[in-house]
Amino acid sequence: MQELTYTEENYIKSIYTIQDRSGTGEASVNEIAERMQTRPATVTDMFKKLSEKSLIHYEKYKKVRLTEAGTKIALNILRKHRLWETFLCDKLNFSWDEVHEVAEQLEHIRSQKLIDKMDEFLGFPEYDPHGDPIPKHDGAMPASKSIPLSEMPENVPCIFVAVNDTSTAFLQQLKRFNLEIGAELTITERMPYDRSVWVTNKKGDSLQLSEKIAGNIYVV
Amino acid sequence: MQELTYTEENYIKSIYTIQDRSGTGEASVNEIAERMQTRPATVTDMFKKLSEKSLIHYEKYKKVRLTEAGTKIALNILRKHRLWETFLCDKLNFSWDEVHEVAEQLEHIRSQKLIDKMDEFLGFPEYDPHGDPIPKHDGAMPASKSIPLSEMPENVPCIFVAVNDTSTAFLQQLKRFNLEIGAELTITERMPYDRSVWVTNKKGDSLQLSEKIAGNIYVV
DNA sequence: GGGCTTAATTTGTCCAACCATATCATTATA
DNA sequence: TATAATGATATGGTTGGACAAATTAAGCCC
Ligand SMILES: [Mn+2]
Ligand SMILES: [Mn+2]
Ligand SMILES: [Mn+2]
Ligand SMILES: [Mn+2]
Repeated sequence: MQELTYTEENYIKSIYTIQDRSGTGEASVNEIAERMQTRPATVTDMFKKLSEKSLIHYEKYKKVRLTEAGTKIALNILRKHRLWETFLCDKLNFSWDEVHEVAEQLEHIRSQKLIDKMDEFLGFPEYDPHGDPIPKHDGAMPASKSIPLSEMPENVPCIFVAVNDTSTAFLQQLKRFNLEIGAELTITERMPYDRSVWVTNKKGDSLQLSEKIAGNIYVV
Repeated sequence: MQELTYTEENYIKSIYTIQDRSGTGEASVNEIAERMQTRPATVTDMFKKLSEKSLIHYEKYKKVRLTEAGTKIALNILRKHRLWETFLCDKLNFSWDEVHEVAEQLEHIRSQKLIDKMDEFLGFPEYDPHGDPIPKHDGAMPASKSIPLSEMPENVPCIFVAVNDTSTAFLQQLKRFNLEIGAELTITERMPYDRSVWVTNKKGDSLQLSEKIAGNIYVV
C-alpha cells in the first residue's frame, strides 16, 4: 500500500471519472488538464509518475487507463467522497448543492477506521445525496443504470436519480427550476433546432431545459 | 484572511502550544524543530515566512511569539481539532487515545459552515475527550480544567500547568526535583501507605513525590 | 575579556507540483 | 501524399517544504 499525495489522489479520481464517461474507457492529457484546472505539461509529468507507480497504463502520445491497483484507489476515494457527502446532508443538514466542495477535501483523510465507522453511523447507505452509487469496501458498486434526460424518448415518465455535474453553478440552476432528486419527469416536446426539451413534472408544471442541462440530469 | 498551507497551520499550532506551556510565552527554534519532527534549518525558514505574513514576532537569534493574528489562527485550528476529537469519541465511538492522529488531519479542513454545524451537532461542547477546553468561535477559551497531580489516575500522562502554592520553600523543592511548568508527567505508582506517588517525566527520569507536593502541582 | 558550548542562521541541494514556451507526433484535410 | 491543425512532450524555471554541512551569534564560565 503506497502513500499517495492529495494531488495524486485527485488525478487518479479525475482519470477514473473521465475514462468512465468516455466510451473508450480511456482519458487524454487534455481532458485531465481541463478537469484538474491545470496545464497539459503538468499532466504529462503526473502521468509519468503514476505510471512509474503502476497506477496507470501509459505510453507516450497515447491515452491512459487506470490499472487494477489504480482503479481500486479511485473507488476508495470515491467511496470516501460520497460517504462524506451523505454525512454532511443527513447529519449536518447541508443542502445537496453545498457538499461537494467540502467532500473534495474530506475524501483525502486517511483512516480506515474512520470511514468504516462513518459507513456504519450512516446506516450503510447505497447512494449519495446526488444519487450516485457509493462503492462498497471491496470496491463493489451498486448499479446506477441511469441515462441522461436528454436521451429519453418523448412522453415516457422517468425519475431524476443523479446529476452528472456537481458544480455549484449547475446545482443552483436546478434549485431555480425547483428540480430535485426523486422528481418524476416527462419530456413532452423536443425542439429540433437547439435540442432543448420541454419537461413536465408530476404537478403539471412545465419547464424548458437546454440540451446542456438535460444532458447532466440522469434518470431511470 | 490569508490562505495558509497545512504545514504553516501545523507550525502555528506548535508555536501556540510551546509558548503556552513555557513560562515566558515564547518558543525557540529547537523546541519547534523537536515538536514538528524536523530540523532547525527548516524552522528558521518557516519563521521567516510566518514573520513575513505578520503571524509571529521574529527577530534573528531570538525566540518567537505569535502575533494577535497568529494567535487567532492557532485558536481556530485548536477549536477544529478538539471539536473533531469530540465528534470521533461521542458519535463514532472512538476511544480517546485513537482520536488525535485523525484530528491532526481533520483540523485543516476549510469550511466555516462545517465547523459551525459540527459544533451544533455535538451540542456546543466545552471540553474535548482529553479534558482540554474547546475555544469558542470568537477565540474565547473555557477555563482549563486543571486538577492536582495527586488526583490523576495512574499511567495517564498529564502536563504541569500551575502551582497552588507560591511559597519559596515549595518552589525550591520543585527546583530540586527539576520540575517546571510544561513538564509532561505520568504517575507510575501510588503508594497506599502515605499516598506518595512515583512519577516519570518525558525523559524517563523517575521521582517520588509526597502527597503534599503532588497536591500542589496542577495538571491537565 | 577570552574561550567554550550551544543555538540559530546561511548556503547549497532535493523533491513535488506547477507553468510558459518550444518542439515533436499524430491526425485530419486538402 | 503533403500540409496544417491538434495533441503531447521536452526543457527550463518557480515555489514550498524539507535536509546536511558550514558558519555565525549568544550565553556562560573562568
Ligand atoms: Mn461530489
Ligand atoms: Mn479532492
Ligand atoms: Mn489532540
Ligand atoms: Mn495537523
